[in-house]
Amino acid sequence: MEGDDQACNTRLNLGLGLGENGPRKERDDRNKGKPLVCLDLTFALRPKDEAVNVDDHERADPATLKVIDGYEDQCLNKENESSKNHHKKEGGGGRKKLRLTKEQSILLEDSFKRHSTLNPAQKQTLAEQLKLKARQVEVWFQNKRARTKLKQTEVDCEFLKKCCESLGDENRRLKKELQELRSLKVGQSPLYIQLQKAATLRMCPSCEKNILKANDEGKNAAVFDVVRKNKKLQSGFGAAAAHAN
DNA sequence: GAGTTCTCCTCATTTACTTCA
DNA sequence: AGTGAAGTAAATGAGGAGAAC
Repeated sequence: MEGDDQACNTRLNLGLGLGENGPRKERDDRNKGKPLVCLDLTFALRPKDEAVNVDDHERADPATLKVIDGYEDQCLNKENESSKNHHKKEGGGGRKKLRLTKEQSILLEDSFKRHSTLNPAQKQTLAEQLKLKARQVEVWFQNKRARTKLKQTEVDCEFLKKCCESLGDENRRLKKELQELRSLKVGQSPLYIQLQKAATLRMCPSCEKNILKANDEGKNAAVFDVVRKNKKLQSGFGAAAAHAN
């Protein structure tokens, strides 16, 4: 849109880095190499597809080139094989999309594996190695971090789903087990009496430990195991729910 | 200490380009 | 072969956080 507008306007531009453009705007524009002040009277109106191409720029007055949005980026990538190949709409007024070569991608990926953020010196070095602008390297790293985060979120989501499923299965199994144990109530077996005692003392893990020492560990172990598993299940669901929120 | 500016980051979105039906 | 939809990734813009002044 922005590119279209620029391609279609009369190329009479007079802008000042003042007014509605606050400090942020200024710095962001500076990052993009956009001039804060520009005056261009030399460009004739022409359709986008016939707009100035890179070679035209090379022959044109450098003073006029400065005002063309993104042009410097394109120039910097002239040596970039991929970039050349993909400039089908040669020199159109709109922004061009750089396509990184395999070698560039590999180098960037390697670098990203070593450190997911770059300090200015690393950024500059990498940019020189890749024959790209530091800003392009920076943008690549930003996008890469975003992609990585998105992938990790997907992985986490899958993991939580599986956790939820297995906890559900475990919960059903334990409920069944509990029901079976309760059914022993009918006979008032010694095991059920011990289960009742355990139920009143399950609040604190350290208490469980003490009781285990005080009582017959062999008999109580199974009961406490059930209690522990239930508690684990409850906390597991709680954590999963909290994570999901 | 509060206000301002700068730098760098994330996030959402746009856009150019590719792939595939 | 041509075309449109969907996908991908580079680029952009807004805004937040922290440091320096």
